[in-house]
Formats: sequence, structure tokens, C-alpha cells
Amino acid sequence: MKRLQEKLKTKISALLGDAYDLAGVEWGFALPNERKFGDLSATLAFALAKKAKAKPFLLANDIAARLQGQLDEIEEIRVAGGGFINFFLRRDAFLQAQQRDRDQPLPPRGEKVIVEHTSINPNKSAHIGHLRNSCLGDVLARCCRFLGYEVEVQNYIDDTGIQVADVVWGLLHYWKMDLAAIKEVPDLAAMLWDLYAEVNRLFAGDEALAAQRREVHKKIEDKAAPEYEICLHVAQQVLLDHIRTMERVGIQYDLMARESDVIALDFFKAAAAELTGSGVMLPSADPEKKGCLVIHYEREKIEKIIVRSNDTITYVGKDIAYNLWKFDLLGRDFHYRPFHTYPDGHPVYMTSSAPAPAPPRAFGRGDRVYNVIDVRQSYLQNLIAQVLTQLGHPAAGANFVHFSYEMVALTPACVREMGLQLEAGEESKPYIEVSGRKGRAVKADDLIAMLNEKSLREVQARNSELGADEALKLARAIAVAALRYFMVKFNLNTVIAFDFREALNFEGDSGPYLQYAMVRLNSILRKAAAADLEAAANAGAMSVLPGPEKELYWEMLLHLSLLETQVEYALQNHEISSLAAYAYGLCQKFNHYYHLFPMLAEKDPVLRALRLGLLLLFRNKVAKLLVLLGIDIPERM
RNA sequence: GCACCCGUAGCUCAAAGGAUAGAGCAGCUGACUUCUAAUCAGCAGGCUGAAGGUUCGAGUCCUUCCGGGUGCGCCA
Repeated sequence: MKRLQEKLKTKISALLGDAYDLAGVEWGFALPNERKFGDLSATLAFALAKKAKAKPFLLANDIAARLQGQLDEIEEIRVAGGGFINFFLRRDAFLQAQQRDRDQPLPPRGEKVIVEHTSINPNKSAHIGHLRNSCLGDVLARCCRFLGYEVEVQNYIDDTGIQVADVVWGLLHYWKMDLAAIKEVPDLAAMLWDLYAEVNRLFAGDEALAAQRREVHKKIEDKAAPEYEICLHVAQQVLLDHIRTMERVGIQYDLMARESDVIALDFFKAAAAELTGSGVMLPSADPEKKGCLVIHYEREKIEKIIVRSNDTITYVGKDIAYNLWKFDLLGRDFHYRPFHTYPDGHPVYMTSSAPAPAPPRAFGRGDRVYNVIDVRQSYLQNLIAQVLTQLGHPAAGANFVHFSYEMVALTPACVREMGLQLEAGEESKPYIEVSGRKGRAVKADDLIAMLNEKSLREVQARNSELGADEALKLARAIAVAALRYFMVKFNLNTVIAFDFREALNFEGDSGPYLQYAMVRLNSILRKAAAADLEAAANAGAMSVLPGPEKELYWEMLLHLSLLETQVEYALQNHEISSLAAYAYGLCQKFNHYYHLFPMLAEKDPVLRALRLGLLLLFRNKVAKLLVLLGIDIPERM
């Protein structure tokens, strides 16, 4: 469909070139929401009318008359709605083209995209807020791959920050554990979840304890025993826990980039030379920030401290260096070591500061960078984009994308439901932000467990003859679909006020609905094959279909043809949710069609072949779409 | 104070400046002896927070106001 639209636009521009001055006129095609307005609608007359100060309706009529009969793909052109030029496609030709081209992959783009997502502090289990991040990032990466980009997924591990020191202090001085005892803990991340919340409560009211925490942080930075070893162990174990959690929902990484390596390899020193040399980073003129090096943030006219008066580097400073590296603009590289291998054989590498054999593929060197980070970090992300441009890298500045999304929050009712305390004044709030620090969040593993449990009950109720292992496997696939769909179905700037009932929904606008449609469709195609009713990829001419069915058939065909366009739209407009909506709409259309027209029982072989041919095309397109959403299609449901 | 986001059906959300603002959930009717009812068909539910403006056309863009949220630290 995308190629067809481009082709038509070129032809139309050529045909009208003599009569109209199209230079600078912005116009395009849209799919009218009702088929009576045609298959493609052009707003050309409106755009032209604005420029020529003429009546859109008259212009549209003239244009339509000039184009009539000139375009091979078009059956008819009509003018409606005061100036819309509506095109009706030649349906049989379109059907044949769709069936012919359905397995053509998109050509490689020759560009590398780096997607950073997840990036959870390695000091506690992941929660639902992190799941939104990872699901969005994962679908984003899959879309880029689908569109022909080389994709590298990075997960940034802040293993040196104060939050890790928090739990190290807690383990060592509050729970009085030593390294050996800590290594014995089976589910460290979940245990630290509670510890992290508890120590933060303690620190809040006690300056002496807070000082102890800073002391622990300093010992970690100085690599002092046993703090440093405990820190390393904690960060590694928690990271493995995160990897396990995300793997459960089908999310994988290529590279774990550690902040400790950014520091150890002096990345900032290289960045600082550039920043100072170009005058982007300056000593602060503010007496309160005496001795600090700052960058002026133009958008809000404030200064951001990059180097503190004690010469230590702030988080932004490290992040600037790291992002320069992503674009290969730093002149330095990490070392790399294999870290983990997924069951499917996919390896994950970890950065390292110690020299190591070169990995089989080069990391970094991105042409475009997506940082999937919630909207609350916009200020810092915008600052980084500004700095890239100021350092003389406008291309990098333009290709540095903060893939920003709103937070996941809990409703006060949800907080109470979990047996947690509400603070003063929170009862009347619409929602309360999730916080690992306060221990106020739904743990990712807990939510997945609830989904698995509910899913298993549903599976057993419907498939009593299924073995326990099979049922469990099926239940998990359904749970993952429900979770992933829920996490991406909202617009990015919609705050998700988390609700157990909605997250656990398997009906209607949900992941399992999509799976169910595909399972049903596959079942029909399986039975068709068994009954020697060959489903032909080239099923004939749809013009032989009777009226109402023809319209439904066409509706599905037309929308199926939009897959590539939809993925490009989702990427360009940062609306992953539009893909979920697209998938849902397609499956709704299929279910509707299914209930009206029999496939296997149809006696007329011509009709049957047409219907089965549509199912083949549907399976082809929607299977690709569900891969993008990370939703598996089970054998049965 | 400065910057950003949101306000649409009872609830949760869609709507790519376009044609009659759509879904799901909840409610009510109906459809399994027929390709899987995790489905489908139907009913009901709306002055898109308010007022101005721009436009052939505004839920969408601009201005102001009202109501909510977030960010702005020598934390990360």
C-alpha cells in the first residue's frame, strides 16, 4: 500500500503539473473512515485552494476530471465533502498484488539504531513502571528491526550509585550480614525490595545514619572491602534477576553497559576535553556553585552542574559521555565480555574495563539512538541533545531521541488493596506514583505470577484434557500477551493509573483476544488442509463475491495492506499504541467475518477458495504484527 | 516562579487538522447440534473542562481561564 500511494502521488503530480503549480503544496492520502468515501482520499484540492484562493470544491472537480481514466490502479474518482478527491481502487488487481507481494521482506536500510531501555537500578526487583519501559523499548526495537535497521539493545546499569550503597549499608549494618551470608540468599532482589524501602525510611529521619550511608558509598568508590565486593555481588545478582524477569515476557538485550566501566575507562575525561574546549562547559559564575563546572540549559535558562566543587562528576556528566560513545563521538571504547546466554542461544555482552578479546560484533557506533526513559527525565535528555549539537554534531543531535513516556501510577484504591499505607492527603489524589524507594509498587514478578495463575485457571476450564505441562506453557503465553498488550496499548503521554482488574483482563481489547483470533484462524486452515481443501495463495477475483461479503472482504484486505505503513507511523510518531490498536482492529474484522461466512462448510469452491485465500493473507500479516508486539500464537486456546 | 503533560460515555482509554467523535469494561437483549462463545450481533450511554480566535473544516492548532499531574538537587 505504501508503494502504491507513492506511485499514485508521483503520477498525479505529473498529470497535474501543467495545469497547477504544485510546488510547496503539502498533500497526501488518507484512508477514509467509511468506504463509501473511497479507498484513498486526497486533500489536494484543499491545499491547492488555500494557495490559489479558489473554491476547493471546484478545484477538486477539475482535478478529478483531469485524472479520470489516467491511473491504472484506480477504478473511479469521485469528489465529495466539499473538496475531498476520493479514489476507488481496482479491487481484483489490488488483491492479486497483495497476494503476490506478501512475503517480500523490507530492504535493509544500512543504518544502525541503538535502543536503550530498562536501565533499572540494580538494587531491587523490577516493578510495573519498569515493565512499561521494557515493553515499549522492546516493541520499538522490534519495529526498527522489521523496517530494516540494524538494532542493538542496550541496558544501562548504574552499579555505582547511592541506591546500591543504600542496600549495601542495610545488609551490612542493619541486617548485620557478611558477604558469605549474602551469597546464600536465594532470592536476593526480592529481599532487597523490602530492605531498600526500610532503609530509606530510616535515613529520612536520621542524619547520623545518612552519614553512615555516605561513608559506605565512599568505600564502594574506593573499592574497600567488604563494601565493594558486596556491591558487585548485589548489582550482578539483581541484574540477573531483572534479565530473568524480562526474559519471562520475551525481552532480550544485546549489551549491558555499566556505569562503573564508564568511570573506570575515564569516558568523562574525553567528553570533558570536548566540552571545555568548545566552551559548552564553564566554571559557574554563581557564588553558590563556586568551583563547579556547569552547562547552560538554553530551553529553561538554567545551569546544570556537571562537575561538582569536589571534582566528582554528576549523573548527567556520565550520561553525556555514554551517549557520545553511542554515536562513536568519544574516541574511546569499552572492553566487552560475554555475560549471559539466552536459551535460544542469543548472547548478552557486558562492558568491561579490563582488556578482553574483541567481541564478534562491534557495539555502539549508532546512526540513531533511542533512549526509552520516562518523561520525568526530559530535562536531562533535552540537555544531552543540546550538548550534542553544541559540540558540532548536529546529525547526532537530531538523531538522539528521547523516547519519552508517562509514568505508571497506582490509584489510592490500588494502594489500599495491596495493604500499603497512604500518606496524608494522598487519599484524594487521582493517582500516586510508584516508588521502589518507598516500596510502593506492584512487583513485576508478582504481576506476572498473578497473570499466570489466572491464565492457567482459564486454560484448565476450557481444555480439561490438556496435560499439566502443556497447560502451563499455554497459560504463560497468554499471560505474556495480556501483559505486553496492556503495557503498550496506552498512548505514551497517558499516565497509566494501574488497575489489577484491567491488567488481568483477557477479553475484548486485550492480548489474548488477538491470540484467540489467530488460533481460530489457524485451526480453520489446519482443518482445510486435512480435508484436502487447498487454501490457495492466489485465490481468484473478489468481484465474484456477493455484495455484503465483498465489502467486508475488501475492508479486511485494505487494512491488511497497511502493515508497513502502520509500523512506520508508529516509529515516526512515537506511538507504539497505534500498533496495538491496528492489531485489535484487524482481529475484530476477522471475528466479524468469521461469524458471518463459513469457510470450510462453504459448498461453492470459488467462494471457499477466496475466503481461505484471505485467511492466508491475514495470517501472514498479523503473525508479523504479533511478532512486533512480542505476542506468541499458541496452538490452541 | 520557569518548563512540560493531561482534561472526551458511569469507568479505563482511542480518534494521524478532515466527512456522522469510536472501542473495551460495567449495564441490558439476543446467538453455541454448525470452521474454538477468551467470540459475535444489538440496545443504552457525549454541548470533547470553559470562553474566545485561526481555518473550507478544530477533540486536535493559537490565546486566556478553570481543574489535575510532572520536572527544575553539588541524588542517580
